[in-house]
Amino acid sequence: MRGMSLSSPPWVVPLNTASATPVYVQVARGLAARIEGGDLADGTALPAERELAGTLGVSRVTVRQALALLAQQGLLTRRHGSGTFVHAPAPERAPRPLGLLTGFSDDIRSRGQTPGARVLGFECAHPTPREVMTLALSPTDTVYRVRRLRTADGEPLAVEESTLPASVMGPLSEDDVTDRSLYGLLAARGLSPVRAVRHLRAVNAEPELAGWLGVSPGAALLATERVSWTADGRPIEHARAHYRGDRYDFVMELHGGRTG
Amino acid sequence: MRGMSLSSPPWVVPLNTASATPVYVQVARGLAARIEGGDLADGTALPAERELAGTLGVSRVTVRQALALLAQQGLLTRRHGSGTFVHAPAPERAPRPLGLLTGFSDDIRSRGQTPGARVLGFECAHPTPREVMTLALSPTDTVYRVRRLRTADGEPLAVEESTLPASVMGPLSEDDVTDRSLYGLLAARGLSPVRAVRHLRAVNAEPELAGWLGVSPGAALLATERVSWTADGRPIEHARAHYRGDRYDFVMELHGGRTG
DNA sequence: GAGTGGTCTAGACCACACA
DNA sequence: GTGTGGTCTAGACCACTCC
Repeated sequence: MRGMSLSSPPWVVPLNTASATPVYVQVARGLAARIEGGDLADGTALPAERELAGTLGVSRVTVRQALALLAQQGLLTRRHGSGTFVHAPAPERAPRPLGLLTGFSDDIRSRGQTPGARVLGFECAHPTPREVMTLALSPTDTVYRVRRLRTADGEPLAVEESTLPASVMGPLSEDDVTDRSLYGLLAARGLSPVRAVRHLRAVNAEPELAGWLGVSPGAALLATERVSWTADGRPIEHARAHYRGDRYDFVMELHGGRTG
Repeated sequence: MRGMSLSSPPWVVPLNTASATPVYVQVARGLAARIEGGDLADGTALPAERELAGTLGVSRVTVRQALALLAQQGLLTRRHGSGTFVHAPAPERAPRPLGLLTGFSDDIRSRGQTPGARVLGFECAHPTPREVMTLALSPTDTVYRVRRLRTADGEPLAVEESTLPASVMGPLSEDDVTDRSLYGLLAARGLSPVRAVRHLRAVNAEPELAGWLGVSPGAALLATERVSWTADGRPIEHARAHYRGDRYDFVMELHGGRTG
């Protein structure tokens, strides 16, 4: 018994009943932190719901609500009749992080590779009719258009073409986009996208694209088109990209609602 | 009072407490049927939870469990302090459908087309090493494997192969997957996925796939792989699909909030 | 203030897993 | 059989919305 109070078991979590955040959320967050922090190893069995409830001083229903939340997030697995087990996000189980609201550079870095860019074209022009639609512009507005070959560890991976409204973006030069993350630049100017709609298709490579990417004409490419909006609801970017099908794997995680 | 018993209000649902299916699932299914059948129009306010509980003769907690299920599926919207409202899947409300936690059938319907399926293969077998990993199985477990040609308005659109653990899924026959939505079947058994990880790549069509899909060998296909989990954290499906690149456009919406 | 959903409790019984 | 999660109950208080 000596010294046990110095380190409480990993499923003991501080609770504040006076707090505005519900107790079951506090329990869930506490356990999630212990799981992600490695205090609760993968496969570990949690105490029984009744015991956990007693230890934490809450009702079993509250514990169940917390556990349901974590199971929904994939951090726990519940097996009727045998118990509740930790399902830690082991690095080797999630070989690649998720393609989310990030730009190419972050995406590649999160795969453990080094992103690069080579500018193929830079212009300041009027928007195409399509860009007028997607970026909510008038035909007389001006836009920046950047075309870059994107590389991962020096190998060609994608050709990316971005269009940004000059009115929202502010001044932009070719140097700004050479070997720099466009999303990083947007963030530096307080224009980080908070919402985006992205389309994905599969296309056969045209000769010009095939040449840039180092694949045979006709090779399968993942074609994406994305429109991003800033927090105040203005469109900030219309990006079109063609990824090498043999080197790029788009990953996403989808969640349903919550139990409540 | 005369004649009222002839047509009960649309939220009154038959219950069988002796049945093996939980009461809250019965309530949810009953309401879902009335919503999808049009008896409960879009925007309609449901009776208060306490009232619904009294009418149905169950506790409020049970009602809440049913409503949570439906809200999770997007059939209801709950507004704290004002009420619970029907959120019928109106086709015109979603001008741009999003590829989300839905199956092929819902996906195609939301595009205004009619989904179809032709079973190419059905088997009950042991999992492959890869399936052992992704579905957290042991090599001696049994899985159902379904391979189907999926059509939209009668035109071939994708070849889809799903693997489902027999232990979680329960009995499954070939008839269950002929011209039926697999996700619909999962929902009917209370196994709706609440979380999924999906990979997308672009590949060139192999001759066999090309034949099924009616494209030339080498045509670009959108290859997706998806693992779905139920609310209790058990993997329920490992699906691999190849979509025609010229006919399918995967759309998703990303938000800045949290995604994982 | 009246009515709504959101949270929480303390108990009970059932169904499943494992020895 | 014993212990586990799954379901269900009757009642309570809080927080929010709307009048």
